[in-house]
Amino acid sequence: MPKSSPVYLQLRQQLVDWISEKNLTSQDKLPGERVLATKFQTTRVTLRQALAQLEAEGVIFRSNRRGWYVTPARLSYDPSRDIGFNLYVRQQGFTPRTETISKELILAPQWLAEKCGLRDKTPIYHFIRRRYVDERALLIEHNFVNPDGCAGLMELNTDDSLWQLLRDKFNLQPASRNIEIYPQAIVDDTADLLNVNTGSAGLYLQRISHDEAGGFLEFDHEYWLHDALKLVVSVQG
Amino acid sequence: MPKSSPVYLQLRQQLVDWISEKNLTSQDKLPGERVLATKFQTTRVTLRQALAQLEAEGVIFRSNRRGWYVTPARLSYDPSRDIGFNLYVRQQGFTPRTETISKELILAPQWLAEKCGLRDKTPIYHFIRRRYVDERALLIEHNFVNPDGCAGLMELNTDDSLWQLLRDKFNLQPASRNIEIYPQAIVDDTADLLNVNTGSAGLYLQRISHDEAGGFLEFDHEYWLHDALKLVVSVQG
DNA sequence: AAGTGGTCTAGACCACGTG
DNA sequence: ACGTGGTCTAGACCACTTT
Repeated sequence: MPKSSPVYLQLRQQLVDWISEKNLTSQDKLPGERVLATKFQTTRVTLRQALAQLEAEGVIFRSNRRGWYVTPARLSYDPSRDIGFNLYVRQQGFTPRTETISKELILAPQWLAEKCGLRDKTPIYHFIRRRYVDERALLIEHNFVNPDGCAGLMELNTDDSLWQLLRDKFNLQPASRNIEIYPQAIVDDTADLLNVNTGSAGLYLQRISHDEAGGFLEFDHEYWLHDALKLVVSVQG
Repeated sequence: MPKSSPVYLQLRQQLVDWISEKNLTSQDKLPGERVLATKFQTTRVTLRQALAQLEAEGVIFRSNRRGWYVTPARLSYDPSRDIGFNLYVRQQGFTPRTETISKELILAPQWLAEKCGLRDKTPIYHFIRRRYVDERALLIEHNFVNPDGCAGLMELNTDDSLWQLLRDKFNLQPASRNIEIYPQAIVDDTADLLNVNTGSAGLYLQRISHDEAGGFLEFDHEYWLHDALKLVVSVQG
C-alpha cells in the first residue's frame, strides 16, 4: 500500500493546480492566507507549510508582509564574464534597475586585506548596490575596488557596470578571477534590503579579480535570492 | 527604541551559545526537541522555528527522523576539474565513500537527447551514485555517458572516479564543459536517498562534457545538500 | 482604520527509527 | 515497545502595509 502524503503536500499540489488554472504568472499575487485556508478547508498553519514548500521549490515567493507572488523565470548569469548586469538582463527580455545604496572610501579591515593580499588598512572603495529585475529586488552587491589607477571612480554614476567604467575610463581589465559560490541564508540588513525574512534561502557569490601583473583589482560579493538566478559557465580544457 | 527580535530569533542565539558552550562539533547530536523546548522554556513549535532558522544558516542539519546534528565544514569543490570526488575529499582531510545505486543502459529520452545534441532513443549509460563525506550523504549524482568508445564501462567498478576510468581505460577526455548551477529544493526520491525531507534546500549542478571534436561525452547532474559544499572556480581572461 | 502576514500557545496523534 | 520527529488543530495577539 502506498503511504498517503501529508496534508500539506496534497495542499501544495492543489495550490499548483489552482495557480495553473487561474493562469497566474510572473509576479501575480495570490489571495490572502485566510482566504486560501478557507478555500482549501485547512488551518493557516498548514497552509503556510504548503506555501513554504512552494517557496523552497521556487514556485512562489513572498515580499515581506505584503503577501505571496508567483516567481518569475530565473535569470541566466555567467560570473566569469563582465558584460554588465543591465545588459545581461535586457538580453533576456527583462527590465533591469540598479540603485547605489552607498559608496565610500574605507580602510580595508583585516578579513578583506587577507582575502585580497593587501596590507591592513589599505584605502579601498566600497560600493553597496541593489539590483532589480522587473522591479523585484534580486541581489545585494558589495564591491571593494582598489583605488590605484581609478581615482575619482566614486564621483561617477555607478548604477551601471563598474567593469565598463574601469575599462572605458581607466583602462583597467581583469586577467584572472577567483570565484566562490555557495548557498547561504540571507540575514539581517541584507534581508531587509531585499524585503525578505531573515533566514531566507540565498546564494552567495564572491569574486576576486586581478590584473595581468597579478595586482589586486576588485573584490566583490553578492547575495542573491535563491530562486532568482541560474549560473551558466563554460570551461575549456 | 530598537525593536526587540521575535522569540524564535532570541532562541536561535541561545542555541548557538549553548552549542558553543558545550563544544559540540561536526555531526554531534543535539538533545531531543522536547528536552530543548523545556530547557529554554518554550513550545516545540517555536523551538522548531529556531532550529529551522539554524538549519537554513547551515549551522545544524537534520537526518530524517533521527534528530538534529551540528553541520560539518563545507567541502570545497571545483566543478571544472575532474580529479575525482574521493581524491578531492581526502585532500581536505575528510573520508569519502561512494555507492553506486544503479547502472543501466537506457535509450535517451527526449529531454536528454535535446540537452546533449543526440537523436531520440540513442543508447546511453545511466549511473546513479550516492556520495558521502564522513558517513554523511551529501549528494546524489546521475551520470549519462555516451557508450561510443567505452563499451564495457558498466561492468567496471564505478565507486571511484568515472573520469579516471574513461581516461585510463578508454583514453577519453573532456575538452569543454558547459556547467549550470542553481539553488533547488530537493524532493521525492532524491530527498529519500539523502535522508532529508522533501523540500529541503539544495544546490543543483549540471555538466555537459564534449571531446575535442565536439562529440558528446557525458551529461551529469548532481543534487547537493545546501550546506555541504563551497564551489571554487578559477577563470582566466 | 482595517486587514495582512508574522509570531506564538498548548495541546494532540501518528509513523518511523532506535534500542 | 518506546520515544522521536513530523504533522496538525483552533485559536490568539501584534506590527506592519495598505486603504
